Amino acid sequence: MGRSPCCEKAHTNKGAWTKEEDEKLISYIKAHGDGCWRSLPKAAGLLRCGKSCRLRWINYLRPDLKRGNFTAQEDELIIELHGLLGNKWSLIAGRLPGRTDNEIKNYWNTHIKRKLLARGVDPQTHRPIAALRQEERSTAQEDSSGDSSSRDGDGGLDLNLDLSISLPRHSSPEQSSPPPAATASTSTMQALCLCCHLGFQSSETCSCRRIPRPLGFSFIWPLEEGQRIA
DNA sequence: AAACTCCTCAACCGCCTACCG
DNA sequence: CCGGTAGGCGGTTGAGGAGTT
Repeated sequence: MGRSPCCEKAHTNKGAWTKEEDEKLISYIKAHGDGCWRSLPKAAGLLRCGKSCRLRWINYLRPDLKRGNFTAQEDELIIELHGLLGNKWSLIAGRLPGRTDNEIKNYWNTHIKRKLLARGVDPQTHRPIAALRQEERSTAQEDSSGDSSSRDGDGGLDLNLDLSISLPRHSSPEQSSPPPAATASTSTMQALCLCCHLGFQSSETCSCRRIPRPLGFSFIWPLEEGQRIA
């Protein structure tokens, strides 16, 4: 079956945008706002797919874009947010005014990944690579002894969210930032929603569902898809 | 100076989800 | 409740610029 294309591809331009196209898009959005992307190209006189217009506007033409190099503070904030949110680029971008999800995603893949590897930190898990190696070795030993029940299905790391979450800290950029893998027991003993702490609006990502924890510790964490309250 | 390799980032693709009738 | 549609997102690609041989 397949899905229907988002627009009539036979009559749309692709590839890099020309100055004229940019100007058409800007002047149309200035005059009418950025409402319905599907009908916008036709109304603006552009031979482009609506999605393409949206992307061009959001990632390149929006007047509030910052552009230019990322600061060290932005670097650290991205790393910290990525540790908490994973590859949720749009959410991360929401905390960096003037930056787009695409820009952050590109910057992560080209710069920050390398930076973290140089620090000896795994970019995906934000844990020290040495510790991961050690873990792999011991897991391999467990496997060879026939116990595979404690592993993740994909053979990857056993990511325990309880252990991989830490409170956001305001570390200085120079400080080598340890992975946000502190245990809950080292955290302040108070109910705290990390998303709210970071300034996310509840409509953005946080539903502030309370997960009861033993010993009177209750940690509020927005449930991810597939995550269950025990 | 030319050829080649590497790197960056704008743009595309396809999937997911919210919304609406 | 269901199906269709549009918007949004993350992963990936590829053009072109920069650097190297």
